[in-house]
Amino acid sequence: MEYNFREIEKKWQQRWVADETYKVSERADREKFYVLNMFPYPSGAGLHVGHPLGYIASDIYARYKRLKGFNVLNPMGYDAYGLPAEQYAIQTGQHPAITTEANINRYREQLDKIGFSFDWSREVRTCEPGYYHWTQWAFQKMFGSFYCNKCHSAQPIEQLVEHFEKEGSDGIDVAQSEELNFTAAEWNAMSDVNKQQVLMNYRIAYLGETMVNWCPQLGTVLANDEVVDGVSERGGFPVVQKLMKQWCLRVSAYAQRLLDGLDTIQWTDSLKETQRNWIGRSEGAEIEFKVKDSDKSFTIFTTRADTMFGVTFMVLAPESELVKELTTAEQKAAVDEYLSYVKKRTERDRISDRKVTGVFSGSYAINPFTGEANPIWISEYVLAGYGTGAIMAVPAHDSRDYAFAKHFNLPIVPLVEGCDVSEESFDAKEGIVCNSPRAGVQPYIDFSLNGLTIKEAIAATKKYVREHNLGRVKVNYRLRDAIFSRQRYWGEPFPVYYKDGMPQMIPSECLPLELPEVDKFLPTETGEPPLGNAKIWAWDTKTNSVVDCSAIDNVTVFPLELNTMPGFAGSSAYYLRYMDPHNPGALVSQEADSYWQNVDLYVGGSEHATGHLIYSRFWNKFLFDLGVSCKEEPFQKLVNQGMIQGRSNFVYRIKDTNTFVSLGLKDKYDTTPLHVDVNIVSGDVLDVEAFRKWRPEYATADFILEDGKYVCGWAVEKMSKSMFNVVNPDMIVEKFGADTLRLYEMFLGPVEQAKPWDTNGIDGSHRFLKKFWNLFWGKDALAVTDGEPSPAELKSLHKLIKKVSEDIENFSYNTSIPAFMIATNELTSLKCTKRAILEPMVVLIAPFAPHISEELWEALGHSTSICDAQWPEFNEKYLVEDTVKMMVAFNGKTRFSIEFPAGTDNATIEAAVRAHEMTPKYVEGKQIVKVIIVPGRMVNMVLK
RNA sequence: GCCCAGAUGGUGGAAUGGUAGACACGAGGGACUUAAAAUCCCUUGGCCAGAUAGGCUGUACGGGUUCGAGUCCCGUUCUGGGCACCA
Repeated sequence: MEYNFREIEKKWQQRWVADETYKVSERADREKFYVLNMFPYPSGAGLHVGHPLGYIASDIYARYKRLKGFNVLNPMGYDAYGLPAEQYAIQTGQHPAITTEANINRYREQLDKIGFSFDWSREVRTCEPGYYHWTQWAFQKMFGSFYCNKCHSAQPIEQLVEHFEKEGSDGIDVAQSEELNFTAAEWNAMSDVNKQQVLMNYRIAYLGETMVNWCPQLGTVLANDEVVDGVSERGGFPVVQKLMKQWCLRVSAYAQRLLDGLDTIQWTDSLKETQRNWIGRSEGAEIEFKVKDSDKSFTIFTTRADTMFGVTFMVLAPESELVKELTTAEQKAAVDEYLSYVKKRTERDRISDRKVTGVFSGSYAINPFTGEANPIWISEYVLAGYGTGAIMAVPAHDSRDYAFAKHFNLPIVPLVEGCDVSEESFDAKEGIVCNSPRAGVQPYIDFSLNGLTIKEAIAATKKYVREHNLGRVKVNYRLRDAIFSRQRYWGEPFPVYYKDGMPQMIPSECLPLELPEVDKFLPTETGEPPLGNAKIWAWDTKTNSVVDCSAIDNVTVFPLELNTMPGFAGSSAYYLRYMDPHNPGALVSQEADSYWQNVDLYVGGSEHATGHLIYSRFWNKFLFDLGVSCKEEPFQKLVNQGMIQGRSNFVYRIKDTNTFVSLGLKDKYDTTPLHVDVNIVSGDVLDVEAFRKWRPEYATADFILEDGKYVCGWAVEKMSKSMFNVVNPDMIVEKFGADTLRLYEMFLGPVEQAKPWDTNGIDGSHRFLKKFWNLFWGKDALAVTDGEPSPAELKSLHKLIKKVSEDIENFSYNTSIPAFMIATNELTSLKCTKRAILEPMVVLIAPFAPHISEELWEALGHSTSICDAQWPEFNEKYLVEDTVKMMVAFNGKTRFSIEFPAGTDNATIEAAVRAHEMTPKYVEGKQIVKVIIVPGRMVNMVLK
């Protein structure tokens, strides 16, 4: 019987849909297991063979867990909001919803051909009102919450209001944009608008006037993770810093919990490290410096409190509010000139040329440890957004301060015994402190660090600072609050209207607030976001409904927010929605959440390390505080699948001709390499006729062949249309079948590793499936027989059970495929037809090749899906080795090995080793000292 | 600059400290065939070799630990990834 994969795969894909094979529900009698893929953005280009890699890997795991008896949730959906659909809409006028829908349908068609065990009844799309209802809801909850540093959790804002009414800002320990101080009386006297402004300082979702990454070409602001090397991640356009009023999420409040949580989850070390870097915790001290001849003072942040005696100048960030206060009249012109210079520079300029720039403010600060007056400078190397936007400069022990001091000829005072700072600064945190205070200098305070190690000096200084009220110990994080507004159309609208310039939430029972229609998807002529083009986009507070903008009277009808939410909004809690996707009354019911808990295995790309994977963890922690999610961490184990790269082919055109020369001969000519479509190349040999038809300009191309063939060059590059190296999974499925594709993708190499796609190798996987099929079939009937299997057959099977079970648990699928091949070859040469062997074989291969296994399972007489079969049990006793190998070492060297039948007793072994030693070859007049048995642990046997 | 990961044949890649190169591709040879496809068999790290027996060498480079190192330790080079005027 032929292995007709086309018929088999079509048949089972239809059967799975008809039988709802993969539909799951909460079942108290079974342990749950939640497998999740990062849901895709449905781009217009469709899927290439790289996309399904992670889906296949997780599908294998999901199917395996189900065979092991778990109730497996394996859902799929779409991250449907995104820039490409909007750009396309701007160019063509086609509504993004239409483009997105078409792309989703294409994705679904492609996915369905690969045979995944997704429960499609749980599909979510972030652009559907039923879904983004809960994105808006979460935003409103964040707006209505503040972060309490004492109880380490989000709390209702009303609690804070109550506190203000009784005690003002006294005694609060909360996350805040800036420190405000007011009494209860002052609070109670504030106007309503004023109170709202104050509360904005504490809300987890707040409207903040902050420096944002503004991308003029995209016409929108971007979050930090969307900016790479000073340009936008999408499109590569320049980004500038701009002060703008934007919605922000107080992610920074969760910095410590985001850091601590990493120790409780099974992610790769490199990904955890990336997140730790991004969060960037640093412990230090804030120390107050008084301004000379003034009652002003300011605070700096330092991690090197031990270097107080080496401060020779101070530096302010150009954007710091202190600049205006501390600039003296004489220096005003110079400072203004410098500020305008800095303003012109983009983020990119700053990164690409790091020249030392700065200007003296005219003021001096008094060092509280030495009493010296240090000049206060202004320089762009100090960042406004970190610490206090002001630093104390210790040029001897900080390379940036050093460069600045050298450039502007400022003094450098070394503080570590024996360090040489004539050429460069000494940044290391090791050594013995000296010059603190300097010898011969009258001490300003009764305090010395001399003789201590740097670590001791840091601790001692912090202690002194705290005890003498000179400042406080402080932990700073690099993690910033997330900018949550985007000036785009195709995103979730904010459920917000404006009254007296202050944002108001529309009542939660009115959610979702649906995205309005617009004529144009571009910003308005007055520079407002695209939603400014919407005619019906005002909120009527009497009817609680969206009405025409012409009705705005700012009494009962108010303008609605024109920004939309960013891409990460919809992807931050989608895993919770899959648990209960159709619930109209809640993001997820308590019952569903307490059953499915969190994602046990999450598979996706590592490029989301500082974006989605941070935001999602933050979002989930917030929902955890609210009691909506029962687990603090959303993704227990995470596997990053490596990218599949393209393997591009090249032809070599002789310059100024239409003649192409084969790879081996190209060095004899002056040639230009050109990408050629990999689909008309087979085994690096070009189909020259197809090439002539490929492009009109090549219709008359001539070729210089070698051995009658045109051999192409190749290179590994990103898989993309412009390189003509995109391989489409549909094509592979059509030619070899989905099972072959699945097997081959797993066989290519470790899931986590990036690797190039090479269609040539797929024959091996296809041949294997045919051999596997032939194990079961005679010429035209099933060849499976009953009867007792032989020890050799049992050994083959159990070796495989052991290997495959371990491999799936460890995600090393690439080594289980060879194990299947070996077992199949062994059983073929044993002419094994025994049901007791073959039936478990079918179950073992089911996660990898679901279609062929269903077909064989049915042929073996089963009426239910193989998904409900049981994973075969491994039994060690069938794996007994026939022989034991001994490595014999004497005189300090491994000399030879001998094999013995398993179970040979020591006396026999000893005799054999002695006899062996007596053979002329090994007699060297020395004593045997050790015998090491292989395999197994080393067993040393001393022979005398 | 700092942090993390890695380097094995023509290629993708296997190897609890125990015969390095499983398995697959590619290549070469052979069988079947009028021929092709399909299928099957053999060879395939390098060097030496009476091409037999076998020997030498070999996992980026240099050392070390060990009876024994691709694997563990130290140093170097290179590649990939992350962070980066973060005080």
